[in-house]
Amino acid sequence: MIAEVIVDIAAGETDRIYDYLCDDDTAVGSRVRAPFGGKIVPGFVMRVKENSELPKERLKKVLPCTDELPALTEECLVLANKMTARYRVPKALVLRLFLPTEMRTGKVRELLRNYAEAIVPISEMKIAKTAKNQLGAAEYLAENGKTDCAYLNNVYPGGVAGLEKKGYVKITKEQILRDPYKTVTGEKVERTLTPDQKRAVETIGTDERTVQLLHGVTGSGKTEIYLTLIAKCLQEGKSSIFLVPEISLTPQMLAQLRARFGKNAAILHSGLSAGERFDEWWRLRTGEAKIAIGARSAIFAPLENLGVIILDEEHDSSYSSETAPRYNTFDVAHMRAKTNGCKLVLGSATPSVDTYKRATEGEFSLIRLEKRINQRPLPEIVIADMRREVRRGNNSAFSSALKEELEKCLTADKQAILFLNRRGYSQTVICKECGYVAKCEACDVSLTYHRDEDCLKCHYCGAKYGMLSACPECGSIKLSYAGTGTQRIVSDLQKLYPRARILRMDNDTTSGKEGHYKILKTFAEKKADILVGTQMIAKGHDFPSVTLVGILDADMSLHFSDYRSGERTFQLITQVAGRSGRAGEAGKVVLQTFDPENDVLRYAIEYDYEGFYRNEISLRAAMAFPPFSKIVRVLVTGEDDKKTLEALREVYFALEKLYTDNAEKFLFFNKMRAPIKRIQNKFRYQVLMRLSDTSVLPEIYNVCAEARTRDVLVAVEENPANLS
DNA sequence: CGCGCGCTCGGG
DNA sequence: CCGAGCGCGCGA
Repeated sequence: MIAEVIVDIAAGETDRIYDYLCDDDTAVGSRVRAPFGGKIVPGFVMRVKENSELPKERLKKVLPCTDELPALTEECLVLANKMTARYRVPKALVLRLFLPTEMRTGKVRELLRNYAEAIVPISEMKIAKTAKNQLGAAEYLAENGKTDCAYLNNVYPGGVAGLEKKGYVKITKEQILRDPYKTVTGEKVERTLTPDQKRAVETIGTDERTVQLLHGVTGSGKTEIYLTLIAKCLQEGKSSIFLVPEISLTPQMLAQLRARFGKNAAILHSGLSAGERFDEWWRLRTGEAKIAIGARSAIFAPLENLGVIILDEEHDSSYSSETAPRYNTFDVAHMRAKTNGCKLVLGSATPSVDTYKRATEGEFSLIRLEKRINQRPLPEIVIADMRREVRRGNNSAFSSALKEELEKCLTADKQAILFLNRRGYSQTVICKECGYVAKCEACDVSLTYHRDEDCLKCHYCGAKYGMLSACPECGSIKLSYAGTGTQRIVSDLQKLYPRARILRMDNDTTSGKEGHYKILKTFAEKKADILVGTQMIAKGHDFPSVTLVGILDADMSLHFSDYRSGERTFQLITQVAGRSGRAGEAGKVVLQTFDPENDVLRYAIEYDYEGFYRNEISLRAAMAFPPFSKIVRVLVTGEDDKKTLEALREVYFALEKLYTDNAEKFLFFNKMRAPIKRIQNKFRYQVLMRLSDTSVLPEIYNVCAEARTRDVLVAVEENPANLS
């Protein structure tokens, strides 16, 4: 037989099918070791066939691999093929996503343990009376059957070895599955569904459409709906995938899943040790576990017969991959759901504008959960006008309203979270007197200050504006370029409240995978009074005694130079507010801003998603931003400036031809230096486009796949999360 | 004249 | 990706 093999080399040049001779029983999807270019490289069997176009003499033979099962299921292969067609990335790179890295590198294998079992009845064993350990071990085995050697050797050192030498016992190696989160357990709560939840579950079951959007405020019981859907699938013998943005930050979600589904749930994420990850993956592959839970990469779980895919917090930006095979989790999940004929359930309190548009237009089914469970009140959000604070001479980062609330909170022995949305690289110019923000005249997107050229630039059209010395609106010279960092906030805060215990959480303080979790745990255990951090503290995690949340600089997010800044801000405020007053007590949120009349903030404090959406969608339509267009950036990067520029030119000419031939499909087309000219020693150039019609997108991917060379990377980004 | 490095090509 | 093959540039 002939196997069509993809060699596991991450390069465009080797990204094609190579024919090899193979055994008759070679399975599609299995890994092989292929003699390739004088070496043995790992490879994947994509297809098995009778004949090759090449003469048999020219074919080499693949060597088998020791995997017990083909590493890739048929469903995975189908998905991988679709992904390579969609994103034009080498197949090997896509296939790698489906395996735990440990499996490729071969460093971690199953954890084996020795077991001893008597193969001769104890009455027939001839053991010297003095060999106490052998006698003891033999008796123990006779009584208890198969036993872990480690245990026996502890109690009867050397006993088993002696028995084995005489042939009385057999020692076998058995695989032990490591069990991550075995300490994470929770109460198994079988809640009866509310009428709303029942209706949602029913709709998802009966509605024909593949994609179902669950839109419900925090605390409206989305999780219970997910769990019911998963349980239903399990009953029908089907598997499920449950995707969450940052699993390491949601241990309580894991606890619930573990309590409810026990061994049927497998957890896949980067926080696991290599061995744990391998074992969890293996449990899914063998079918022992039928529920895969994890961050975006869990969409590649080795499952068959999928019943449902759940994408929780659908709007979260962590669902877009920003490295190597840049994929969008929603797109991949959608492909997988369509090919498997299963449902894709999206859940969010603040759906992305794109998703919501598709839902209201009927492409997706839209299920609203209006009521909160337990009738818990949503925290009150008050706006603190920072312009007034400045006029009154308060130049600190804390408004008087926030200070007042903080004092109340501390004296009542409650906890507070202060939230700071600092984005290191992007600096917008804001007038501290009137709240004016410098914006691009053509794009209505905030301008970014570039220190090196001392100018303001628009990242969407490349327009350059001179630096401002005074506010064009009110003439004030109190212009601010940067937000205050978390460090400054903490030291100022400590001066204000010398006795308060303050915790800081941002990228500088949290090292390692456990970092976040540890800080959150310390805070949850009430070992600190105030937690100061960036948006990572906004993600799920219950802090029952937090009654106050301060959003220090809502403007940083609001005026971030991104067409989605309004959307992001609304999501952020809603999410952050959800941290306050969870356990029956009314919480409070203080929102500090230089722009208190801003529409986004007004809707956010009312928790009015619909209002926000209507406002936002009309703005997007007016400016022809997504979802009314698609922003595509082709990023060309390389260490050698000359070669990178050469590649850019090639890409640019090809794309320019596409542009002139299809001008009506383009709203914008230009090449420019990337806003950050060099990152990690790589020069960066880009071609920025805005498409009104995405039919040219496959051609753009083609051009870029062609232009990639050994030392220049050409990446296509669709609606990139940032344009740095 | 020789080898060294950089580019091109092919690998089944 | 990696090694083989080959061309041109410099050194005693």
